[in-house]
Amino acid sequence: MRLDEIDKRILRVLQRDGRIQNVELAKEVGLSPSPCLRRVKLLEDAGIIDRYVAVLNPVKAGLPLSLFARVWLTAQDAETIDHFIAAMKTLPQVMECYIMLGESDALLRVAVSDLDDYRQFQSTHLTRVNGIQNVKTDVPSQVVKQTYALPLR
Amino acid sequence: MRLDEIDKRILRVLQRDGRIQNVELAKEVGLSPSPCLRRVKLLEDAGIIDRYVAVLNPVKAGLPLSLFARVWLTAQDAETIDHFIAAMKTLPQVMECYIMLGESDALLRVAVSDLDDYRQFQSTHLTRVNGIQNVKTDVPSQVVKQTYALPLR
DNA sequence: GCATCTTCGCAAGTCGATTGCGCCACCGAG
DNA sequence: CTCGGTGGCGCAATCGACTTGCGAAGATGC
Repeated sequence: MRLDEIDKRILRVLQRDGRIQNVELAKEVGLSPSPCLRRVKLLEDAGIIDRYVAVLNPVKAGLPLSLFARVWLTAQDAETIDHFIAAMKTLPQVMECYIMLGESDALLRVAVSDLDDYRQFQSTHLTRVNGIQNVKTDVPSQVVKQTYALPLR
Repeated sequence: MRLDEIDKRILRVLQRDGRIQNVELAKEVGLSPSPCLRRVKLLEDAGIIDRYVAVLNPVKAGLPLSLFARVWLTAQDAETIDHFIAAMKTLPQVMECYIMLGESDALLRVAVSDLDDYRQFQSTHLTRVNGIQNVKTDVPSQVVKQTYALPLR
């Protein structure tokens, strides 16, 4: 599916405000409501818009800490990796998990309420996963920017 | 603001589907529509729900690569850091930016279309920022999990 | 046990979403 | 150059959901 300038404008707005009303969205992108809504539906059906979500304030929701954990596995064979992946999928504290090329084997983003909470998570969940050789935790001291918006050019 | 079990249920649902209709949301959490909507409004006013966003499919939107860059600065004084932060805020490719404690000084998530696009970004934008001493790029080979939902217990 | 406060559920009114239809501009063929 | 076809836009009417006010029920504290 080819995106023209109006589609990109729609996507930029929806990435800022996923609950904007169609009439207002139409005004912002320079269209009347019905073709605007039609384009949104097409973008949804094409899967370009994957879903809509509410973004919570982590501090006010009681999970102010977001830690990064770099993971080294004992081996890189499919069995070890698949087992690790399956384990990560079951842990709700793991908000993001990537298998990495390069230095470490995986990168996690873990949401916790404080450092004690993280230590508990590490001891009762992470260390019980087979195949993990080492974990290095990286702590952000300041969140400079956290957009989930893709920069469409 | 104290969250009871119903509030948490509402937040869990809205983190999955930010455009769910109020009547359906009410059914899922076991409430009638009006008190349900009232709670949602309170959660928004309290800032617990920060905003609603559309989540795009990075592949279908033409930005399939999400790279992590660990940054080392030349110094840790406020001036150097503030200048770096200001620069990161202006770069749309930088979806996330954290100032880190520990090994590296900052962590970035950069959205690009391919590796050439990233090289171009690095040479025309990153290297022109004063105060950057070194950058190590970490490439994910597989996205195992990518939830923006906080695990409310 | 009573008063008060909070929160729920119901119902009516209002607003926006949704669909069908006609029109216009662009494009290709003859 | 003209004509037929196609795709997208805008308008209007219907439908559905959101929204607000009010009465009732349950919980809490004195």
